Amino acid sequence: MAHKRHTPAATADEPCLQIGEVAERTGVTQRTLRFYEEKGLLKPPTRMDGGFRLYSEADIQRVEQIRKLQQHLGFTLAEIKEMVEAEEVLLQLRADYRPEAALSQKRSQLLRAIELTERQHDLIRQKVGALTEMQSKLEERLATFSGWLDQMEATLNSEKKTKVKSKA
Amino acid sequence: MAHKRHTPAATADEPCLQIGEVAERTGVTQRTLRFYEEKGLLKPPTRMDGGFRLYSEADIQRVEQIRKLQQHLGFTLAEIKEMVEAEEVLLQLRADYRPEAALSQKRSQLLRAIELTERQHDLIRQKVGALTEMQSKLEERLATFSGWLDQMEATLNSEKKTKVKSKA
DNA sequence: TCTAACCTTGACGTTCGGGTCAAACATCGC
DNA sequence: GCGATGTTTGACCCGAACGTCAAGGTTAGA
Repeated sequence: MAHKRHTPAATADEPCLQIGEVAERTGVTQRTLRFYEEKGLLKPPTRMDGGFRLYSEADIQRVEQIRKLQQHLGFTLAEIKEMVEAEEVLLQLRADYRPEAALSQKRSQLLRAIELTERQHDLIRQKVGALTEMQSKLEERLATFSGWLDQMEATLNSEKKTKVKSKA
Repeated sequence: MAHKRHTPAATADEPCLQIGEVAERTGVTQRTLRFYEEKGLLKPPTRMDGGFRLYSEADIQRVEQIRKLQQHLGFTLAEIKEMVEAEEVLLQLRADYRPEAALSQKRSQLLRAIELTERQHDLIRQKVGALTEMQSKLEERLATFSGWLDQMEATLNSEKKTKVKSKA
């Protein structure tokens, strides 16, 4: 560790994070970040003059969201891409909501976004259902187990007592 | 369809299903069934004299459980194997719960099973947590969307009215 | 200006979860 | 016991999601 470059540390949300720092903070590798970019999961970040990628805090959020969707929820990157794209549409709509031009076009965009969001919502509902079903099964099983365990302990105790009595 | 072999159709739970029927009923391919067996997710089934695999209804349940865990819940086959093994232990314990021999050994087995089950339970709890969080975010977003939509419709309506009035 | 530390693209390798043939053997109805 | 259909193992192949070098360009601190 001879010298370490000092990172300006974003005051607002200007892109000022190099890929290494993003990797460190999100827990994924640099390769993975480039891979996500290649696959369209992350928008191409801005670059320094020399070509180094510069990420923003929002990108970090993005990565964290992707990992959550992937690891805990078992979505494929392709599915996640769809979701992320829907998110983009949302942000875009939210950004230029003011200009009242082409209202009916905006309406159809919005309807599309709603449709996507509802599909995601349904998907998640299904998964939650399956999971809670499993959960209650496991709880039931645990109850059975602890019942057995109690019974065992009781048996062991009574055996001990018998022995003690026979000794006395 | 020249002739079809008649399948005895299990009255109880004797293994009497050939791989093709299991594949058809579960919706997975024969290859997948052999693959699961190879990976230890399905116990090696009994065989006919000629070497054909014979599955039981319990095996079908098993396969369905595996698919659920995999497709809807995003567990890897390795994780599922762990779960399935825990299930095996459970069934084994349940089967010969009577013989009171080696009680303390059984106790430790049981403790192990409890540990595994609790780990699974925790895993699922985490997933449910992540999912419900996402769910509420999506609901929030949908609410926002429908608000925008209402506003748009209103704007469109008022525009229409204005036009009508100017025509009259 | 020099150089350690960082980043770039490119290409190839790997693991997971199976799909797809191929060649030979088994079953069963006739 | 013949033939259509079902099954066996083995071998190779696939996309997804990265890992792992390799060879070179960039940055900034001393």
